[in-house]
Amino acid sequence: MSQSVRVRFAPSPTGYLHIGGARTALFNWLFARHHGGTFILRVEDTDTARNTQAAVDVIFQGLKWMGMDWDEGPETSDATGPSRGEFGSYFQSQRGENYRRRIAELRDKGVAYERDGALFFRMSREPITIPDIIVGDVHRPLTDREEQDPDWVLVRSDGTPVFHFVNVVDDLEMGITHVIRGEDHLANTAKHIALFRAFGVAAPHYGHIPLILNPDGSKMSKRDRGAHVTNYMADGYAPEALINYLALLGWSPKDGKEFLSTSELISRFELSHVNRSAARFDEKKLEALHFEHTRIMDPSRFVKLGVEHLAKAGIDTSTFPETYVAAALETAREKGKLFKDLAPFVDFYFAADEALSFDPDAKAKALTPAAKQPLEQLRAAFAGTPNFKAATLEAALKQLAAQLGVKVGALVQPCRVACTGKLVGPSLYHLLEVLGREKSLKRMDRAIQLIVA
RNA sequence: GGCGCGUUCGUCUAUCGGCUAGGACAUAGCCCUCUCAAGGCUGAAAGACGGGUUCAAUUCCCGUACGCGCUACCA
Repeated sequence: MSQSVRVRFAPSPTGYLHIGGARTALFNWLFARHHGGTFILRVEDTDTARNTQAAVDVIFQGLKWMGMDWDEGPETSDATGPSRGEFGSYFQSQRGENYRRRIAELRDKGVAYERDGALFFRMSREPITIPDIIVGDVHRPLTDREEQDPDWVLVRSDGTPVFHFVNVVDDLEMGITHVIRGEDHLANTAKHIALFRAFGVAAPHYGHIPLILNPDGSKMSKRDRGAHVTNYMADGYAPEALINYLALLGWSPKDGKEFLSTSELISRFELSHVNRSAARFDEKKLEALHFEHTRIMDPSRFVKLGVEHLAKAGIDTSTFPETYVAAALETAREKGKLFKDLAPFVDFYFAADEALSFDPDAKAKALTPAAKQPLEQLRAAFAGTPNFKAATLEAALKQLAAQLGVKVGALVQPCRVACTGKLVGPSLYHLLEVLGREKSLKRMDRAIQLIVA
């Protein structure tokens, strides 16, 4: 890029952060980071009837959660609060002066006139070609309706300016070089280009990205759970997995590599290689990427995220030693779970030995009278091992199984249920090692007593 | 209605005239295995339709169908 790249994400705070909006933000952010440019956040809060403070907060939280930091924009979600950058305010509701000045300019140039109490823009009668980095050159002749009256409203009769106008004015004044936005804006770009021309400046470069669809191919709307970024936060996806997945919806690196860290995405991202067709959202693939990211993420980060979600599920890990919590969560790491599903998988680690609850089905299947004696023998074997390491325990259990002439499962499952209350869970030997000798034996004793002979 | 954009395995995609159409997720089978996973191996699975252009079309052009967007004093 010869000139320094300046891009922006310009959401309207009318409800929530849409997954498509998040991807638009991501493509802008990746483009800026790739070119060492500036990523700007601008809040288009001109629709006072529909805008809410809560919506602004949700958008900011979502962007931050995904790690998309902005170089210029609001410091807080307060429209009258401080901002970073030379072109503030970054809330359109605070930029009335700029719009009035630009309106006067258009009037002076004779391209704006009043009609029915509103201010109209004298639109170009000629077809406009929209050069688009993604779609290619798009020729936009006038439609039949526009043939009748191509002019359009700049300022409503109630005095408020419309989106097309404020959007262009801000892009112009903020020095935006590339407008990367949803395909739904493609047709209207002719209006924007005409406005830039009226102001006597070159329009920015455009890149219209395709929309994201529901799995069934329908449009994603507010009532679709998958449309809300907050749901992915609550479900416990690793943010880098969502970033990775979103980047792959409509874009792919030349070498076909799919599992990519955020820094790899930044270095490989190319706007011109973005697809032109809409893509359906596939949560299974997102989950697969989540698993790949969690398995390689820093252990301390895995624990941090895990602990946060366990807390949400009502499991307080703060009374346990950090090393214990870390070791416990580590046994669940290879299981590929969303953080939201971690709680029922590892809750037994944090339950009191005497209060561990048993899944009825697990109890009926594994803690049978026939299992009582083997369990007692296993308990005795475990009590006598030189240490309580997984490998040692495995050897002891297998030796006993051989001695009794039973399959290892006949010992493993009763022991598993005794110590965890469930039939499924982390590797038994590793889970025992984490629990430690004292807790493990205590739980086995309790289970043995529970079995009615 | 008009204008615009799109259409490769179930899904996301690769292919920029030579294709036995590749990969990933999902899926089926097998192996491994203490459960659940993970992992390994193998398999099934695609070019909307019809015309051109060309020695050769998934790739280029036209048309049709289907989907989507815009067509607002919404953003």
